Amino acid sequence: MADSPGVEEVLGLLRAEGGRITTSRRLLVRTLVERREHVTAEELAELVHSEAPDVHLSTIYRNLEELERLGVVSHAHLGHGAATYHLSTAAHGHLVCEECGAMVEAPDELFAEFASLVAQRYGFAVDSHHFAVIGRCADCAPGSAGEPVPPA
Amino acid sequence: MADSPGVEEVLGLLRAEGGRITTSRRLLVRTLVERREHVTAEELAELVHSEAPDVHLSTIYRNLEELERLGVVSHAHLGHGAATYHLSTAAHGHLVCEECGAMVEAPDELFAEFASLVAQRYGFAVDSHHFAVIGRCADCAPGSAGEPVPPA
DNA sequence: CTTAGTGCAAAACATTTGCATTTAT
DNA sequence: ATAAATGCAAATGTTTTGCACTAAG
Repeated sequence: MADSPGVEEVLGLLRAEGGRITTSRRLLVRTLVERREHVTAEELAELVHSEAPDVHLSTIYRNLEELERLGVVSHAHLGHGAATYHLSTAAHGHLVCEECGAMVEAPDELFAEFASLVAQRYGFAVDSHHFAVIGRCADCAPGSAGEPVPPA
Repeated sequence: MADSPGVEEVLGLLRAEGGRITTSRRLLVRTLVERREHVTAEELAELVHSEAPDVHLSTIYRNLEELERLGVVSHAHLGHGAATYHLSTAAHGHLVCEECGAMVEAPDELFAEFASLVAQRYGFAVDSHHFAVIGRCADCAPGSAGEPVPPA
């Protein structure tokens, strides 16, 4: 089973485009492959820094951009704050709690019905990956008087 | 015809809370009521500036925050870039084209089924207002080789 | 050698905050 | 008079960019 996406494959893609394999790149790709989770550019930088402290944040951003262009990486906006990056393996959407920040990945299947409704009514093709669906998770559930209602 | 939501009502709410009615506030509220559209803080500032050039952006932000606290105004994130503000009249979601930026308002009703599915499967209460649903509008429709799919 | 990639510093962008001053009440 | 609201400048956080330098090919 090893790593599903394959570090060398990705580097191969880069190479195939006339790209060069630098330490930062190899390290970034490896980190991305090892970590399956969603990480911000900054977190990624920290991880990379444990092995190569000099890799600059801008380098991380530039490489992430490149990897996205190649379709290897995707980013998602999980609400306010920084975007998160992850390998574009199985397509999935995100449910993010705007109270506690908890994030749940949800299979595309969940969005299918909704997407087809929107498509047929608005001719609009929903992209369930790029931006998260925001709301409240089970724990922060509404019902306990969500908004601070001004006392009468 | 005047204003539907009522400029003075809003100011009344402010007053009722011990707030003060300043020129900037009255002007901001009026602008918000006149413009029914979604506007960024910056756009709002520009509009306000045509009558009072000295109102500072930070004042706009502070007042928008206040008005949101009162439930009069809502903001929504329509993708990358600045948030947009609008009167919280009829609740609605947003469909935003990530290609051309076109935005369509969609009644809550559209999200109802999806929301209840998510609720029952994940115990997650979808907030269809705060963040837009991103995708491609009819004009920018996919089919014309949207993503660069890596050749098999 | 050639030029893609890097590090760095600085800009860009949206938003927030501290503080001294103005102003509605 | 008193505290709320303002203007301004400066900080914040995220991402981008210009440029001279390093290094992969």
